Amino acid sequence: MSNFKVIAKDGGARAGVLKTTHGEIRTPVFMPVGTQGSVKALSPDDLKNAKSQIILGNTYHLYLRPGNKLIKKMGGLHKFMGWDGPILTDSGGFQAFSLGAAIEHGVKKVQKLKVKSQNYNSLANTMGGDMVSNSYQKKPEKREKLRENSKGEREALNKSQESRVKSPEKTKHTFSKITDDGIVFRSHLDGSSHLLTPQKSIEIQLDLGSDIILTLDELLSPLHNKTYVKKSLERTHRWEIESQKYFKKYSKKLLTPSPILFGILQGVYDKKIREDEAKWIAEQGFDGISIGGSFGTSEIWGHDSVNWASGKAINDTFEWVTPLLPEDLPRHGLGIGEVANLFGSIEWGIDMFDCVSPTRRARNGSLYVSPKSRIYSNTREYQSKKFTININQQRFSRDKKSIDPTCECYTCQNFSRAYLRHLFVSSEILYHRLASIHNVYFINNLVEKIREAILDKQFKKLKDKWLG
RNA sequence: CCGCAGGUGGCAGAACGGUUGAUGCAACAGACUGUAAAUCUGUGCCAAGUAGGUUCGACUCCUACCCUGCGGA
Repeated sequence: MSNFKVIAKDGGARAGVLKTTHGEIRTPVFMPVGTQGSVKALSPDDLKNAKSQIILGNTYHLYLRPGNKLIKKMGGLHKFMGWDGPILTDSGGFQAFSLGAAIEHGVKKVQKLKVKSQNYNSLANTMGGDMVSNSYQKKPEKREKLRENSKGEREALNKSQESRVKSPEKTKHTFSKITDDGIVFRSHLDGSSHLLTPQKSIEIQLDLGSDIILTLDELLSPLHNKTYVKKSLERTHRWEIESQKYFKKYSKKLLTPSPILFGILQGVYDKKIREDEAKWIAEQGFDGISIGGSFGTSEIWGHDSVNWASGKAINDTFEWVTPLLPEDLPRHGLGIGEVANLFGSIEWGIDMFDCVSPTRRARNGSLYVSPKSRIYSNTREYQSKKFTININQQRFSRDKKSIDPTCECYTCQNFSRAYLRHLFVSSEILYHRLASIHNVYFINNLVEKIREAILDKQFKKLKDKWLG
C-alpha cells in the first residue's frame, strides 16, 4: 500500500499527499533544514507559524553530537527537540561531499561558475594534518602575498615565484574519504575518526526515530572524471541495496508504525548517466526517490560556458529523469530551494524540497522578496530578477516598509526593513529569528501557492508571474 | 605650575633611519542550493598634532609649541 497519492496534475506538476508516522504532508512541500536537531534560530512554534509541515535532520551531525543513542534514550528526535511533525533525515552522504570533494575540488553542489577541469580521479588522499580548508586559509595567504610585494623588487619577484610554484601543490585537507565500505569521517569537532557504513547510517536514522529515512550515497562532483563516476555509482548502488536490506530487517522490528525509506538517484550533469540511474532506482522498490548529486558543469562532461544558464542543470536533470520514475512515488529534490529552481523542478514533477538557503540567507542578511515587492523596492531587484534583498544595505536604514509588503509572516506584520537592518548591523540575536521566520515562511508560502495553482490548473500562470 | 607617559585612517593598534605604513573593528558592496556558515569574498580609506632642525633619506633622532592621560603641588 502506497503512502503517497497524487491528487492533481497540471502539466508535469503534481499536487499530492504523503502519509508519514507523524501526520500527512501536502505536496509539493518545502522542508527547512534542521541539521543539528534545530532549524537554526527557530523554535518549533516559529516553524509551525511559518507554515512548515516537515523538517530535515542530519545523521552525521547528530551521530557526532549528542549521539544517536542518547537521542534514542531521550525518546527520539521529535521529543528531544519538541517537534511533533514529520522529520526526514539525511543519510550523511552529503557530508562525504561537503567535507571531502567539495573542499578538494573547490566546488559546490550547484556550481555557478565554469570550473576548469582537472580530471580528478580519487579524492581525499590526504586526510590528517591541519583542520583547515582552502577557504579558511585564504587570509594568511593574502597576508603573505602582501608582505612579499612590499619588499625589494628582486626579492619580491623571487619570493612570489617560489610561492607560485608551491601554491598549486598545496595540500588541501579534507575531513572525509570514501572507501568501498563507507565514508570515513574525521570529525570536524574533535578530529576523531568514524566509519559511516550504509547499515550504520540506517541504524542512526532509526535511533533518531525519523519518519523518512534516506539511503547512504556518495555525492559526486562535476570534476570527477568518467571512470570515477562509474565506479562511484556502482558503489552507491551497493550502498543503497545494503541500506534497504538493513532497513527492512530492523525498521518494523524497532518502530511501529514503521518509517519509510527513500532511495537516492545520484549522478552528474549528463543525460545518459541520469537516465540510467533513474531506470535503476525505479526498480528498487523504495517508498520514494530523492534526486541528488551534482548540478555543476565542467569540461569533462562536455559543458561549455556558452550553453550554461542558471538552474539549467537542475531543470534538465529533472526533465530527463522524472518520466522514468514511478508515478506513484514521491520525488524529492535534494538540496533544492531557490525560487526559480522550485518552479523549474515542480514543473517536471518534483514533490519535495529541502534547502539550507532560506535559513542561511536569513542569517547572512539576504531576505526574500516577491516580484511585486521588487518593484516597490527599487528597480535594482526588478532588473536583476533576483528574489532577495541584502538588508545590510544603507538604503534600507529609513525604510518603513516590511521586508515584503505582500508577505503575511509574523516579521512582516510587525517590523520594518529599517528595524531589521538595525538589528542586523548591530548583531542582535533577535535578527536571526525574525529573518529566519520571514525566509522560511516566504518559501513555504510560495510552495503552498504553487500547490493551490496546480489544483486550479494555474501553474503556468503563476510561474510566469514570478519568473516572467 | 612641576614631573612622567604619549599624540599613526572613522576608531583601536603595529613595525631595524631606507620607495614606509600591517592588522583588527567600523563603513560600503557582493556571495550563499541534502549547514565545517550569526559565514565567506571584495572595495575604499585626503592616516603620522604644529613649526623647525639633524640626515643622501625622518613615522622613526633632536628642539620648541599645542593637545591628551597619569602622578604631585
